Amino acid sequence: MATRTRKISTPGREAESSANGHRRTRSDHAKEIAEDYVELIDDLITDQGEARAVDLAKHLGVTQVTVTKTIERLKREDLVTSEPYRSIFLTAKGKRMADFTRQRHQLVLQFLLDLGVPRADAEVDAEGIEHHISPKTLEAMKRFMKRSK
Amino acid sequence: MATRTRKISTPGREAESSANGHRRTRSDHAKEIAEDYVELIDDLITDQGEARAVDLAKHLGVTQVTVTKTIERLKREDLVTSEPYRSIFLTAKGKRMADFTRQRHQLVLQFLLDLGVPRADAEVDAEGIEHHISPKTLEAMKRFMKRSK
DNA sequence: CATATAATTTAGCATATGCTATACTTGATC
DNA sequence: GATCAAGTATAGCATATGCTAAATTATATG
Repeated sequence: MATRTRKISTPGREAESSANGHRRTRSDHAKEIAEDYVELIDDLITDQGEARAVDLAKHLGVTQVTVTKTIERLKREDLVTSEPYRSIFLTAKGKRMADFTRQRHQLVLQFLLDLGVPRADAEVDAEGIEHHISPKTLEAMKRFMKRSK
Repeated sequence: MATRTRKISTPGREAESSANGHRRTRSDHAKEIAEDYVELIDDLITDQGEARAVDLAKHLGVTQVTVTKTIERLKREDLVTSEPYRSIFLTAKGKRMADFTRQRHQLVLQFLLDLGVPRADAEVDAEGIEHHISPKTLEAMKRFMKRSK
């Protein structure tokens, strides 16, 4: 059994700082889901007049039960309102989040398209990465789009 | 109570296809975590000679208990091996995933830097978005970097 | 207006990540 | 070799997302 020579090697140092990049707030994932939901709800209200759980489920590729449960959480977070068996509405806070998210989404999507990514791929990737784009990166994307127009 | 005029409005149609973009495989999140872990494990082995749970915990900003549990899952998925109270190793499959992930990570980071994003922000954003970059977008990023060098 | 269908809710379950508190093992030091 | 600090594991809990099956409500249609 080889002697385990442990490098003492400065325990904290860069470790602490890099913990910021990785899985930042722990609840990041929940926030991404929230952004997806409010954006979709807003789109559905605009496109179809109302947002129903069944439509959310279809668009998100999950069951209605999952939608109902997540909507419960979003209610607790004051992002949406809804009465039993009725459609779903955004609170002012939810509407604000939806507007911001959509704007960022459109920008990221257009950026990818300008970059030369095929639309189908760009649409999928935009969904994935939009939640992780910082204001600085958003700015850089805007600059790129300006100079490439 | 206003009459609820339901728009019939083609139930499935674009809904089915857009379900692909949103939260693609349901277990995407677990895959992202796996990628973060194997990449970190590989880095630790290179930099410090071995990967210990305590170091993973420090770098990821979670407790050792969380690390232990996730490592159990990665074992089940044949990405890592480890004996009780010993350090963590990558399987061939884990090593392959780590190599691919790191390469993609470096590319995304360099792309953001070339785009003009300040390093601090670029590093955080790269962590967030790397898991969501499709091969097509990766190609587009490469083309951009070539022409802007 | 009765009823069938569609939508929603509830119950109960599973998995993944996260935590604190506590117990245990290992490696280093005296 | 006994001891102690560091590292690891286990127990038990919480939250979030996901599911199926079954019960309930609402809307539309005859």
